[in-house]
Amino acid sequence: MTATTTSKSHTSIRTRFAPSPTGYLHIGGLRTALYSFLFARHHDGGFYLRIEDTDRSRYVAGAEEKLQESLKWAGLTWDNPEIIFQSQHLSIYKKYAEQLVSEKKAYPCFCSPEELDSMRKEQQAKKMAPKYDRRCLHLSPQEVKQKIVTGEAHVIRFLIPNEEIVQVEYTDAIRGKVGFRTELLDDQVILKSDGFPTYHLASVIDDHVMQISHVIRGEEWLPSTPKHILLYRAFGWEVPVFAHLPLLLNPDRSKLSKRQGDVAVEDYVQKGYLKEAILNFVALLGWNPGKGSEKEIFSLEELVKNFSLEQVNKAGAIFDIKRLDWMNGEYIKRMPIDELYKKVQPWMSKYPEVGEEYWKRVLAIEQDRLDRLDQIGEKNPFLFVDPEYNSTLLRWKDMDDKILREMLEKAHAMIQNIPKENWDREKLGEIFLAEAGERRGEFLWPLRVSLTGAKQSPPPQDIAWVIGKEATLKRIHIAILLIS
RNA sequence: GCCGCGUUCGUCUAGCCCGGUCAGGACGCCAGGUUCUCAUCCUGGAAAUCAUGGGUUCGAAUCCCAUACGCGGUACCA
Repeated sequence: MTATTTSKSHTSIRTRFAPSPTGYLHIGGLRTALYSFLFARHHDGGFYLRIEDTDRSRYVAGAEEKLQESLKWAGLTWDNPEIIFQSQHLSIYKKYAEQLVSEKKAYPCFCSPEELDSMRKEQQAKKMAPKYDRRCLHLSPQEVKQKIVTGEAHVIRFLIPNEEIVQVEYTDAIRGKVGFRTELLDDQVILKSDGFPTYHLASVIDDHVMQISHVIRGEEWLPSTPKHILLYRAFGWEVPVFAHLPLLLNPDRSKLSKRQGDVAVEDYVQKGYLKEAILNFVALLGWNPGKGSEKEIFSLEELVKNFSLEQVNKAGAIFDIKRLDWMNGEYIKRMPIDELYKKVQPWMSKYPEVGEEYWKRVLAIEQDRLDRLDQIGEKNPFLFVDPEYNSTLLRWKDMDDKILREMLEKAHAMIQNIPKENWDREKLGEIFLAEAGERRGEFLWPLRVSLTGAKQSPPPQDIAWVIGKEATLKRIHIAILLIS
């Protein structure tokens, strides 16, 4: 017979993000969380957080806190006030494992890791698929009892019902029909010898208990999904809808890894990427609203409104940092200065203290030039200290020193005559351009260099506006002295 | 090895389910415009024989089959 599981309509949509605490939130994990969040919110459903901390050997202190911190930072709020830690529910998993044993749907296995290892090697030598040979399944009840009484270490294995069921099929919300033959499925360990459950048991039980309607997870789980479905069936539980997301890839198409760049969300935060940009970027890595939409910039609300699993791609997507930079720049450009000022705080300390008003002027002229927040001030050091430069740089094309001096003196006089109330960005621009008249290059280039000492910089009126009348006059004066 | 999943411009993708627009958009790149320089902004351009080979059809990126390549899984890790 064939066990076919079809998705049915759920009255209430509930999804979850279930990371294991490895120390930080992986950018791929962020996308998985985002998609789960978006799907749930789109359907007015619940989104929950669960920590899969069933591997004691990989315990990392403080990892859960970091995970929560990153999720909160991103604005992916979960609905359970008490986060679920699997390590705190050991007795539940044990109870269900024992239930399966008593129903002969699972069995204790006393094989040692070494024994299993040599068995696998033998199978591989014979070019067979490595698979547990069920030697412990054939132990007599007395033998089992004896071993347990003497306290022999053992695990519980799920007995794949491959005699009754030859094929497990289900419809993945992203990939469509997927099928596996049960004879190829291994009798998975569901309870380890230390009493902890494996992922397979714990996630099935918890997803059932939490009434999760849609299990949205990475593609790496696709091959173990038939085992999970068989577990649901063994318990007599309703099977949730599965949706397996494509992987995030390195530029060389391997699975996104630390080796080839940053993978932790916090790394991107530190580099000055905005959460709106990261979310937007990551959302579009494998999803698109379709229907001919050419929209690229989406707020979280818009993502919620437009998201659907049907539009999620099947193929992995390369994480292209250039596109992220562009998108981050888009968000920076759209941001009100007051907000930008707040966001930029962590990177201000490497510059002299110039005060809030001054910083806001700096940001106003840098806003269109930034890709990342950590770039503030980077290209414009002259906004904070007097420039040093070679006086030949003051010359516009092949102008001679006489004209140069004339132009700078003209600029000096012009600025001296500007009243305080006209010292704003727009008015300065008008005044500077009017004074330049037809001789823009001759007038503006030396002026700009005198203020910046740079070949490339924002326009002189913007620099003047930022540094103020006094500093502007001083810098022009210095330039004039430099010529002779 | 075996099992599974995937494959449209360099990259992210639309289109595929319901065969018939020069295969559309964005990033990046190139050129031009605006401009004292840079950035922004605007305009234009190059860029995919829709992995390959068969088939079905008057007609296929779209439907079917095979092959190749890539990736994932094959743990008392998740």
